[in-house]
Parts: sequence; C-alpha cells; structure tokens
Amino acid sequence: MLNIALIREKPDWVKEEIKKLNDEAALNRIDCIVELDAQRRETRTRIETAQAARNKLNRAMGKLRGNKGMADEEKANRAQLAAAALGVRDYDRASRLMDGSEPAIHDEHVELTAAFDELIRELRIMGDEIDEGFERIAAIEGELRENMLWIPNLPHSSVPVSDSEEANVAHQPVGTFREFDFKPKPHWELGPALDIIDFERGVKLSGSRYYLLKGWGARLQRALISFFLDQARTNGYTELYTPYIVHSEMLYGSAQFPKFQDTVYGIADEDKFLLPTAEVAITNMHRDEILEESDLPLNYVAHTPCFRSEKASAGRDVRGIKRVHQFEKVEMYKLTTPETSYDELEVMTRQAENICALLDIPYRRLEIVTGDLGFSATKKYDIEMWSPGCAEWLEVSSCSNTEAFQARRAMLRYYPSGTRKSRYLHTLNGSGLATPRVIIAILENNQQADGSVVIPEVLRKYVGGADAIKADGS
RNA sequence: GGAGAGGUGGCCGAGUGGUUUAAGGCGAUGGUCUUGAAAACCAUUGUACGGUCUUCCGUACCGCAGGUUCGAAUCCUGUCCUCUCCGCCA
Repeated sequence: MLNIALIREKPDWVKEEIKKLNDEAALNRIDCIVELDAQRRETRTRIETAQAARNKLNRAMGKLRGNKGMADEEKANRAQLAAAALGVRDYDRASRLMDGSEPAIHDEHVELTAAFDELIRELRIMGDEIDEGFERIAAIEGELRENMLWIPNLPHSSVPVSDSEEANVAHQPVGTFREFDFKPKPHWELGPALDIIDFERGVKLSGSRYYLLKGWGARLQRALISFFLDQARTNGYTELYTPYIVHSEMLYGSAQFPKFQDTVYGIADEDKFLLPTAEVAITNMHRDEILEESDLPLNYVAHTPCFRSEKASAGRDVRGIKRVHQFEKVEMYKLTTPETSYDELEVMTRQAENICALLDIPYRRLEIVTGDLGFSATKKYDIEMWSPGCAEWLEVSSCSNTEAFQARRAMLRYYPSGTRKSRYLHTLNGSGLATPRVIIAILENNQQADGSVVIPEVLRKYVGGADAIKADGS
C-alpha cells in the first residue's frame, strides 16, 4: 500500500508516476481516494468530538446514579435539568449538572424514575446520532481501503520508463555459450528420452501443466534445492520451513490480493490458500511486530513448493515444464532499513547471479522497465538463463525491492536506534532459484551427442559424485 | 473428531455493568543517591488514527466480529486460537 499522505499531498505527481506503470484502472482511483480521505478526516473529527462528549456524559451518569451521599430529591432534580440541557445540546452543562460540579437549583418536586427516564431518552438520541456517524466512517474507510489496495507501488527514479517489456534493459550475458556439433534438443524431448520427466502420467494425475519427475529428474531437483539452500546459508540467510497454506490476510499482506486473487489456489470451505511463493509466508512472519534496528537486516531463505493457477496465461508455454501449476523454489528475503534497501537489492541480485555462474550456465541480467514492474516492486531485476534447446532466455530469478509497500500492508515496523517512534521497514525478495526452469537449462545446455546430460560440477556432491545422467539410467 | 478450561499491556496477573486514569507486580527507560556499581527511592511506560501534530488534546483497541445497554474487559451470539484429557495418526 502507498502512504495515503503522499496521495493527499501530491496527487498529481502520484498520477504521473502511475502513468508510467500501464495501470489505467489504478490511475482512475486516485481522485476518488483523495475525496474519500478528505471525507474521512472531516467526519472523524466531527464524530469523535461528539463521542468525547458522550463518554463524558456517560461517566457523569454513573457518578450521579451511584452517588450515595446525594439525596434522591437532588438526583431527580439534577437529572431533569441535565436532560433539559441535553435537549439544547449544552453537553458541558449537562455533564457538570450530573457530576455535581455545578449547583442545581431546586425549585420543584421531581419524580426520580421519571427524571432518569427522560435523561436516558436524551442520551439515547445523542448516542444514536453518533452511532450513525461511526457507521458512516466505517463505510468511508472501507471504501478508501478497497481503493488503496488496488494502487500499485510507484517506480524508483532509476527505473527506465517504458510500457513495453521489450524495452527491459538486458545486461551483457555472462558465461560461455556452448557450440553444439549437433542440433540441441528441447527438454521436452530430452526428459522423456532419459525417462526423467513423465508428462503423460503427470497429466493423468492432475491435468495439463502437471508433470512427474522420475529417477534422475527427481534427484536432480532435490540436489538443486539443497545446493540453493546451502548457497543462501553461506550468504548469511537463515533457513526457514514455513506453512504452505496461509490465511487470506497474508495474501493481502504480501499484495497478491485483491488484484491477483485468481492466480492462487484456495482450500475448499476455508479462507486459506496455497502459497504461490514463499514470499507470502515470509512477508507475514513478522506481521504486527515492531523490530529493533539492531535486528536488521533480517535475511531469510525458504524452500517451498509454489502453486499457481496460471489462468492469465492459458494456452501460453504449454509445452514442457517452463510454466506449470506446481514447482519448487528457493526464495531469498530481506527486511531492511529504508536507508539500505537499494544496496541490499544489488547484493541479493548478485547472489542470484552467482548461483547461475556456479552452475556454469550462460545468464544475463534484465533491468525491468516501469511498465513491466508488476504490482509491488519499485525496482526489479530478472535473471535469465539461456536454453539452447528451446532457443530462449528463461527467467529463473526475479529480485525486487518493494520498499514499504508490503510492510505497510502487513504492519512490519522497527524502532530506529535510540527512538521509540516506529517506522515501516523495507522488504526485498528474490528467487535463488526456481527449479523447473533451472532443470530445463541444465538439460539443454549440458546435453551430449549420445543423449546423456552432464551434471554440473557443483551439484555432484549432492548426488553421490555422479557426473552424468545417462539414457540407460546409470 | 469428542469433552472440558482458557485468551487482559513487553511479561506475569487482578478486574459485582457506572461514581472519570485496566489494580498490583516484573521488566525496560530516565532521575536521585554513590568514586563506580548494586540496593533503595522517585518518575515514565503500548499501537493506530485524527486535531491549528516533538512533550498538548481527542477517539479506538482487553483474541477477532457482531449484539444487548444511556453506558461493556465485564452480559449474549458467532468465530479464531491456545491448553488438558480422550480418539485417530507420520
């Protein structure tokens, strides 16, 4: 979520920024937000002042009714006078009469019960008005929040401005592109030939975009996950094992909801969902907490399966395991101070790149333009591995700074050293890395003329020293 | 899944529907005292939002959401979570 004060103070500037993001619908909400915010504050001030008077009167009522030292005669008289004062909305006088701080002139006999009934009637009228006011506030705030939840994060000033993902700035590729003396095959041929990816049976079990890894396929994936986690640990990340099913609030916290509600899988009859990424669990881990600056940065890493419905990309990338409903990912995550988050983004991105380098697969960094930033990032780098079989760059990591966008939604705060005034912290996330696409890249880059696949050096210690996957299964 | 007991501030823990502050303690912070520390004593104490916004004022928050009432931590309903016992289970 954006800071509402920013929209209040610089609505035109915010609109200009949103224009860079290709989000027409969000743009149209800004005027509405400004209006609702003004209404909200005006109504709140008015109703809360009335509520203050009401609280005071109710306390005075208790004092009057429970005052053992006061004769019924005087109580009745005060109640009657207070009711009259309430009738002309003189709340101060009414409360002084009730709590005894203003003398009451006793001029006529008043019946106690009748006087209190009259007073309670006046208080009820006042209370009903205020209750209506609070209902109005709740309605306004609900509508305001609903609008705010649909406003994307604003781009960092260093992000190239463009609406087209074609314009993403590709850095110089790193690594050696292998020269093949045969035509490299795509993984959807290599996998079945080696009997390590079984598409038919995956589909039999669960439908399209599901697959089954078998033998070396499953083993290679497990090796990769261990390797990724060990790399992250070496880089100072604390490993987490998180729930894979979370409450819907968590998806609001990490900003998948409400906009991307149809990209996740829900649990029947429960308000819970399968993780589309570990980011959701980690973002909300410190929800509603206030950390100390000395705790930061917090670096976490978690391996989880990721479940995605991929409704938006129906029909695209249906071949192979490039885009699937279930995959394994190792996610790096940082909670930092606002001062350090951009430096940390560079650090995290280099760490992701380093994993590609260690696997000895050619890769490149993409600097994502404003129009392709997504909903929550202020700045984002993608890392792509080259896959000679399908002859394309495959996104294997995406590293983002969301600044305080998720922190504001999930209430992630910290006390700067020496103060007790909390601030929102910054959050960053980056894959490090995701398996099915890395498996694709390894199969396609390391395939040999005889159909075998060489196992990257760094993975061998995870597979008992084996150096190749052969068609005969050895 | 069944039965029961509970959810109160950073922590522990009181709290007959009212008579202006959620008692008291612990912890933390500041101060007094001290050569320094401890002890003792004094003071302070959360979050969010709003107000002519650093120290002032107000509103809301006693798991969460509703309800009853002039007034709810307290009464009612629902819900989530925790604990104990039983059942099941890796």
